Amino acid sequence: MTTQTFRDWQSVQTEVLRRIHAREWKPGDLIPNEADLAQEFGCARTTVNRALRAVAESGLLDRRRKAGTRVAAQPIAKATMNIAVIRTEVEDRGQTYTYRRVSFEKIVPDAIIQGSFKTGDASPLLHVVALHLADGAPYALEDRWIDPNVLANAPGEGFETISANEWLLKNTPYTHGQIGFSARSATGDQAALLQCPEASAVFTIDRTTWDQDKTVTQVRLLFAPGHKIQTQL
Amino acid sequence: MTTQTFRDWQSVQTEVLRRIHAREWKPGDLIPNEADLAQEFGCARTTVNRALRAVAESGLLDRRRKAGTRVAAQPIAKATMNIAVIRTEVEDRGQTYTYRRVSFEKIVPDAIIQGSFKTGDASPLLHVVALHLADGAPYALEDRWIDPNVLANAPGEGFETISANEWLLKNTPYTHGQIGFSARSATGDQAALLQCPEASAVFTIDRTTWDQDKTVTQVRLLFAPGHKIQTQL
DNA sequence: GCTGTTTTTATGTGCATACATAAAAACCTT
DNA sequence: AAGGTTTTTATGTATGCACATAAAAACAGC
Repeated sequence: MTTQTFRDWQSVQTEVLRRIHAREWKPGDLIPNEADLAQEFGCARTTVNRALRAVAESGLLDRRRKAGTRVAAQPIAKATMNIAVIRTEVEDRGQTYTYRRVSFEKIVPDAIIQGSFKTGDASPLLHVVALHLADGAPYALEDRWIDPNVLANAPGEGFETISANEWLLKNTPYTHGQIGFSARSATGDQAALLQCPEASAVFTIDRTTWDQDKTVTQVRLLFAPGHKIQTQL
Repeated sequence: MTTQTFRDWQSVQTEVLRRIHAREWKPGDLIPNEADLAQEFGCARTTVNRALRAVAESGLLDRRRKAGTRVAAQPIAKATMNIAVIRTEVEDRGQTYTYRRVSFEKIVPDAIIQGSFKTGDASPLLHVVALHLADGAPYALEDRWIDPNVLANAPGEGFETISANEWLLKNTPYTHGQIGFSARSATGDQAALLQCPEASAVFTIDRTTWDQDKTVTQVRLLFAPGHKIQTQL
């Protein structure tokens, strides 16, 4: 066996992936330690470390101090979805983006929304409904609740020409968020706005973002029937 | 201003994130270079590099050689979904997993499936339909096409007791794949198996995996109505 | 045998240094 | 001024070394 040399971490990574895919290292197997691999590959341990760390991030390796590195028994595929501003998303498809605000009001939300904002019982929130269009056709329906405080520095903003989706992403700091994907049947109102038959299956994204412990905004995006989001593994 | 010291890359990362969130560094801003930050933070440039690289991976920073590092103008949220074996997914919810094979045959697929396998025009593929149940209730319907060659080493396998989902993930090497999420209306057959009303909105995952240039398998997973996948941002 | 303690060991990380590389900026040349 | 070439510079990465840390394994005491 010709002990080949792999000088940079990318080629070490490639070789490690090759061995995993070729089942030279099978799921559950303990692989040689960093020092040994470094010697075999003719590079520094740091380089091996960098490569193994990258592979571990993708979910194909499990690493634990002292216990060593082993090929994941349950290879968890990590699909990374890029969630961009909707305008950008549409434009990247080569389509013309337009935006239409449907409604904007300050009202006291129902108990469910209220609960997730942990706000005082009957304090009102901003509620925006808007439509995102691609080449004139409905692309996504945005239904959003916003903590009024986040608009304190932009008192005039009514999201008539710029979407809350875009404005918030650019102007509002947040520390963490949660996102969920599901399928829903369009209600009559929703179907009318999306110009699709009632009860159509619509792809749905629910997102909530917080700044520290304060809920900033909560949004439901209903995409026109047929919408699909894709990514590589 | 007390020039604080940040000795490890995690605290440098935290500080960088703080500055971005606090809008001390605004979207589009060019931030100081690594060497300057290293001096400010009282650590080595490698440490700053590690921290900035991590933040850049999350999409909040754009880095280019010579051009420097800037806060992303269009902060792209990267949502990483963990796609595990369905059995594990169910068990992790604390539910009892059961599996039922619905059908298994070797037939020549329609043109669409055929095309994605790039196989000879009329060569037959394996077609498996199976149901995954959680606590006895339908959880997901799996509709899968498999290249017969991948079963060459397991001639007896008919996916009667172990799902193709699990068997393939454990036994079949693959180099890359594609995954897509969408919403679909359940057909009559599908609804019957999932025990839901016809035309219910069902969350759908389509996945294709390749080994080098050969298509290994293609699967469509229809989840019972109400299914939602979630992740943190 | 069963505890709790110590040792060992593989990964995790920090640092100084060196060089690689991409791309902006400066400098020519015509 | 336009176009091509060189320089500069910020990031990217490899290396040897040191030490930190978590956890398995060995050991001790009872």
